[in-house]
Amino acid sequence: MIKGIARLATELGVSTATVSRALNGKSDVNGATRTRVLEAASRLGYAANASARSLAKGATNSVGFMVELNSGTTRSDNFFMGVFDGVQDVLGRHDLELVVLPCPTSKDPYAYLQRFVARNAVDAMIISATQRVDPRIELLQQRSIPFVAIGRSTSGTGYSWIDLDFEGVIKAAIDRFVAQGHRRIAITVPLSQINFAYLIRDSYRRTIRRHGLKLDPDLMLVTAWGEEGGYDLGSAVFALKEPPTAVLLMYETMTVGLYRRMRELKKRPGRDLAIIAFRDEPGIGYLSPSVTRFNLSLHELGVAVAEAVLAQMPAYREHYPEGIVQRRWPLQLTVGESDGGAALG
Amino acid sequence: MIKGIARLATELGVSTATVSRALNGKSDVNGATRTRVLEAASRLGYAANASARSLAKGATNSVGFMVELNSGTTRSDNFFMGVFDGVQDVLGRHDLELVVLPCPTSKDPYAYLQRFVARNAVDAMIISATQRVDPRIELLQQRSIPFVAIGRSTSGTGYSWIDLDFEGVIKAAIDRFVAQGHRRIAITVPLSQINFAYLIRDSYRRTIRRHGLKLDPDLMLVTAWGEEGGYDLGSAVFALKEPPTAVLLMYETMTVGLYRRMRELKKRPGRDLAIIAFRDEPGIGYLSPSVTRFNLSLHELGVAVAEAVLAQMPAYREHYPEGIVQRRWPLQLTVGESDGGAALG
DNA sequence: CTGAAAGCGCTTACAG
DNA sequence: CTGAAAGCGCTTACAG
Repeated sequence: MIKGIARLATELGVSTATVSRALNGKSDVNGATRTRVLEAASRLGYAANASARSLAKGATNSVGFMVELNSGTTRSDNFFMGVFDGVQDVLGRHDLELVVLPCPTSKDPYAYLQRFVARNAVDAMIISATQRVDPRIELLQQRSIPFVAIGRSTSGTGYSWIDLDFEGVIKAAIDRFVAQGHRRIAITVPLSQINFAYLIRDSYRRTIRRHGLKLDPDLMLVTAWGEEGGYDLGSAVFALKEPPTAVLLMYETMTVGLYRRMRELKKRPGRDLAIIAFRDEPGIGYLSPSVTRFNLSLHELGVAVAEAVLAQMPAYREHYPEGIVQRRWPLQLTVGESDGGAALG
Repeated sequence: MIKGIARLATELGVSTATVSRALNGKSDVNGATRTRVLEAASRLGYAANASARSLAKGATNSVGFMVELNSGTTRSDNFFMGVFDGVQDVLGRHDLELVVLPCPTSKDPYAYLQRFVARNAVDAMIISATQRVDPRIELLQQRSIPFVAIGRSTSGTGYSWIDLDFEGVIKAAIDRFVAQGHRRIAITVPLSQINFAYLIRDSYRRTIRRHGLKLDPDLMLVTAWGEEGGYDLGSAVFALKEPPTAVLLMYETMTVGLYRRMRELKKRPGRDLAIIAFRDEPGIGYLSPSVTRFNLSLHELGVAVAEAVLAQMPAYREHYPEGIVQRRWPLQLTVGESDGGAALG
């Protein structure tokens, strides 16, 4: 039985070449012919076989987005769902498909990525959860596959990345705490080798010193993600001989646990401990006292990431001439009561 | 320049056929030859081009998992991340790749899916967020592509699905409420055309009637997802002339908002309103009074879904002889204080 | 504007 | 156990 494009061609009495050209919107096709082809394709639900098309074109028309399922080292779950939508907005304009590649908890991210790139399964890549030393970046560069990293790394150089502006967040938060009179300001640091753990330490040290405050290593609190992390943080903070009076939470989903632990300890956010949190996250919106926190538009971030990817892809460079993009994505502060700032007017 | 498998073959002085056979683990290859091929492939980072391989084999070795980004009609974000991991656990054993296909907010799910299946981009599909009438099911059946739905639908028949056991949850919760003496028991219903909105109504009516209670349509509360949904629910419940004394929340991320609104209204969960929630979700773990809720292992659900998919794929049927799987996935109750049940001993 | 034909990089009967 | 060759279903110079 004849199938695929040959079937269409036979049915229409034209060659497969003509069908292909019509379907691909080539200019040198008779208008009437094109109409007939398009009509027949839609009637028969025909679309070119993806494998054959990719093989012939030397491109898959797809962009991979690698996320890690290991919630111990990655952003909150809903972070990426928001970003995907923004990415799609841009890719969709160019008939590029977004395929999300979730690296299982049990697999090495490098090996996982390598399979996809070695197989030429995607035309470009978006990677996330960049580690301090992240061999994926060199792999991608060496194979010269277009990519952008959500996050920085010490590996590689001259590649495109968009990262959250941790430095800006830390500076803004500590400046604010200091203006409120705080001298002992703590910060959370993730346990993993994720790159921003290092950014947090560096930026914290720099900002504390700039204010002429004493740098107390005890105030860099290594804390797990999640509510349990926040809860344990509450225990740790108030167990210190000299507890901080303010804390900046640098990643998601900790606030609820911290609030809970403080209630148990009869401590009140904004009075006994000033708190600034990171990102709107489930559960944070209705906490009381209301949470002062940084925020960003995930959708806009996704758009920027997609544009940065296109700028790396030869076929799209003309329309996206940004070249290498290296950008810290700014966050906005929403003032609540948890940092005691509202009380200051 | 010679590339791909031809390069390997030339380098080793064997034919591409032999390289292919060695790489694919065919039995009829000399041991020494196989070793040389494998060693060279790993040294050169060679892996067969995915498109060429798929075209030759007539299979992509990948399973698509369609999720919807529209958070207004889907499960909580972290739901799927957990499921992916379980799915990968199973697919990974068979060298099948999981590719997640996120349908953008702006696109029609049917059209989105159709492109992938018409192009033969995947060997099998997992779909989610099934609607009451869901043409995707007929599309998949008609094209006879192996699939499993996470969720049921009135569309199609004789297809594999695994759905959360909403009926079981409703029965268990209402039985429990009734045993505690409640007579006015409310339930939340999502606004969308998602199939389980209908299941909830049916199951609620049946269970209420079975207990000989009065069926009050006002107690089926159409409620949006999310914290705002929960908050608004709190307003709606206590605005009724005759408020319910118990409520069953049937989807995620509402509890925090409801608690907040109740605090504002000086109402206490477990005393002024008995609450049973659906699923562990961010923010729920540290609420006080603690939340009585239903739960499930997302990972195990993912494993079951993957096995059901394999049972539909001709190449795996022998190892997964389950055939059509139609299964309601049970949830377990974690008792807290929010339903007042703890007080009963 | 259209068709015949080569070629994309693999896999797999078929022969030996 | 191995190789030559056909074929998977497209796209795209090339010729007309």
